[in-house]
Amino acid sequence: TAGTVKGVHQHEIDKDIEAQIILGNTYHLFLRPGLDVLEPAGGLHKFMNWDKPILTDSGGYQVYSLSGARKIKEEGVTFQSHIDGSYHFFSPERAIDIQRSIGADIIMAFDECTPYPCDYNYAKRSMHMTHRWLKRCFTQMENTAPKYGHEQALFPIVQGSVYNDLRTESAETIASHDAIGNAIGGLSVGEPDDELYAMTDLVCNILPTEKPRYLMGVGTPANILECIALGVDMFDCVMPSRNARHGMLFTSEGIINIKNKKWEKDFSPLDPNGTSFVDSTYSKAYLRHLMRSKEHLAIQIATIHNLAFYLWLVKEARLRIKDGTFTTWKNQMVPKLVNRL
RNA sequence: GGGGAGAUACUCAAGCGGCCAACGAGGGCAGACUGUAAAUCUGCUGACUACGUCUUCGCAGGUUCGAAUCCUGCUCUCCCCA
Repeated sequence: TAGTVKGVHQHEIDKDIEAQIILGNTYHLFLRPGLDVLEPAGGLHKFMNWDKPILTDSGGYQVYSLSGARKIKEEGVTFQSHIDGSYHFFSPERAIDIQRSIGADIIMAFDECTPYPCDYNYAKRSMHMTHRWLKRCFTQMENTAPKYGHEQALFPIVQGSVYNDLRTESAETIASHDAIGNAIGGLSVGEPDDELYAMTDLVCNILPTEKPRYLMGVGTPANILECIALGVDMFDCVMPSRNARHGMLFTSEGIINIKNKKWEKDFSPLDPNGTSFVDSTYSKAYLRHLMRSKEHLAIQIATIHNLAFYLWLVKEARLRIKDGTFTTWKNQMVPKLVNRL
């Protein structure tokens, strides 16, 4: 994954954000007390070198997001490049090989992420194929070795669209592989929050609780807190960075569209409660000006702010879980998080 | 002094007798964005007592059933030659 915050001097960035950039746009955070990245425990005990873990995706999501330029078959997926029209073939085996080469600590299974809405029969067939692909992924993992002297963990991915029986079957299948950690895919593809939460709840009740459960592609700050409540341990999402580039700032008091006229003369700090240097260094009016002037600095500031906010949010969640005040805190945070300022 | 070109909404810029409240672009105002191809995409942008009405295309007259479009005069701008 290409990093988004480019051209920013590293000394300007606090350590968490720096780690974030090393990970590209992907942030993944272990939220449960026993699953803290810095103090690996539970299923992660084998990977003590994960102080700055790298997680790679398999390309399964691109099968979904680039659907106009691809052909899915049992053997794998053929993509056509939007740059030169050349064809590229991806299979479970190739996805594993590539992720091995990158040296990721967490490797994702090659799956098909179905769209929303998705016809039941299609979702069922797709899910079964993803399960078959998963076996091939594990086989390929067994037949190949890490290249850089550290173990690599393959996380399988639950599919099944928004159908209870399919999700149940898939979650049981995935759990049976006894992997280091498990992922929930096929959500945050346009379904209403209700369905996102219902499926997450259902799957979290099947996947083993002592292993990290990774909800792929989620989400808004509110989504994240709600899904933590349902038992999710890890997330990753483009939202903090992409939306930052488009002028949307997430804060503890609500959502700001910094391009809006109302901030034109607001010279107060970007986010008085923010934890990043950009929050106190720059004013709302200044960032709005940079945005409207199409100054590249604008999207750097906005991106750093949003990543810092997301990191603060999940750190806070982790503290609240530890001291037993998570639910109360979550219930008072969510209405604020969805509020438009 | 002589010759030529032009003045259109916030800006640039189409239109050259009815299909024009006026193409398009920029700007402005808002919205979208969830395992990242995309610093991207979408809507609105004369005024209103709004499925209708009213005032607009430098200014003033005129021709016509009807003009941003044709004619006359005026004002201003730009280019070329002396």
